[in-house]
Amino acid sequence: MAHSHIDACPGCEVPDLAFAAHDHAHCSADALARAEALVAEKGLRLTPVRRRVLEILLEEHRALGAYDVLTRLAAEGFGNQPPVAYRALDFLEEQGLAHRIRRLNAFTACMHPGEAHAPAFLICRGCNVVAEAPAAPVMAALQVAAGQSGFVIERSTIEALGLCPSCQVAA
Amino acid sequence: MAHSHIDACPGCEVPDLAFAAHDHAHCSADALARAEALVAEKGLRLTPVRRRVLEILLEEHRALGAYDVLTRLAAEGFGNQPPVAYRALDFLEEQGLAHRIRRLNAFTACMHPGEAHAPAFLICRGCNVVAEAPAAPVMAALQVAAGQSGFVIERSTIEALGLCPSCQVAA
DNA sequence: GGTATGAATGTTATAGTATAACATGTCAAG
DNA sequence: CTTGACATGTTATACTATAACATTCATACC
Repeated sequence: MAHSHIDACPGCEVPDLAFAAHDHAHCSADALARAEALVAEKGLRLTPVRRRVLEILLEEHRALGAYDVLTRLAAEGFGNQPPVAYRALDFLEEQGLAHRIRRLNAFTACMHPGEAHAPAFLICRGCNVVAEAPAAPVMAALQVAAGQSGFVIERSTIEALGLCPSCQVAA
Repeated sequence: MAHSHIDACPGCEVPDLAFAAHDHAHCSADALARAEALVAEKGLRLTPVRRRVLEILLEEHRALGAYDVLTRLAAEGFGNQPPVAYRALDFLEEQGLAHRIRRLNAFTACMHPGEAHAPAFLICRGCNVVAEAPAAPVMAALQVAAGQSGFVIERSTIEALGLCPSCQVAA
């Protein structure tokens, strides 16, 4: 089930593989390493809580609610009040290391931090896996639609709910 | 400020006009009439609560939280518990008469019900106005991205946060 | 070293959003 | 006029999120 790895993780980066079972241990390692670099580069700090939250999201490899994260943090000796989780999650999101999935009121680790990307998410309602899909063309179309009104986009949310290939078969 | 009207409402349907002040009394009348027709056609009922909720959304012409709607309902003698508002809002959303704006945890009336449309929303963070933008090309791009993984889209959320033309000037 | 400074974390408290479960009411078909 | 389906009302609770303040920690500077 494991796949070899050099500089990219097809299982994590390509949606159809993301939906399939795969060993993502190295995706985590990768993302974490890149996160460290990125944060250091900006003169910011990937503190223990922040780092641990990112690890948790990477380990789970799916969207987690803030309170799910909080429960895990508390069990490990960090604070057990909501702001502890929310602050770390907000930090990660601001740095592009995690994404908020609004449809699920949940958060997921970014699979390729650092690369400027306006992500689109494919959310399977069967297995709850969330895949990050290439969204450049989608963003472009959205920019056009907005531009026609003179509206300037600062942030955008693009999420699709449906069924991944596996769950289509199951259904 | 009022605009004439025959079979469409530019002020409501075209984002750049939607962001400008305009008389939308007839947009409401239109939408309400179309809503009645649509619901009747499906053998469903636009009951007093449902109708009133739709009217409220149309009158306000902006996104309202469920509890905002509930407050108004309660003041008019309807139930004053959350499910009263949520059920009506859910019904309207299912019938394509209203949309949920996830970024705002709020709801807005659909400006052109009945026309099959996968809406994209432009949310101005200056004036809080929400415009429904043409999203066919955006949806198409999203379908392509999803299709590459064999993912089947059932519902989608496309929202852009930014500044409308007026608020860009103000800033 | 000592200490001012700002950032991060911890904590208390509360606000805001949403749904489950059940009781009551209403209306149309038979 | 009763049955059945749907709609509404109500109680209770679960889930999500943030404001405000206290404390700790790291860093830069003297």
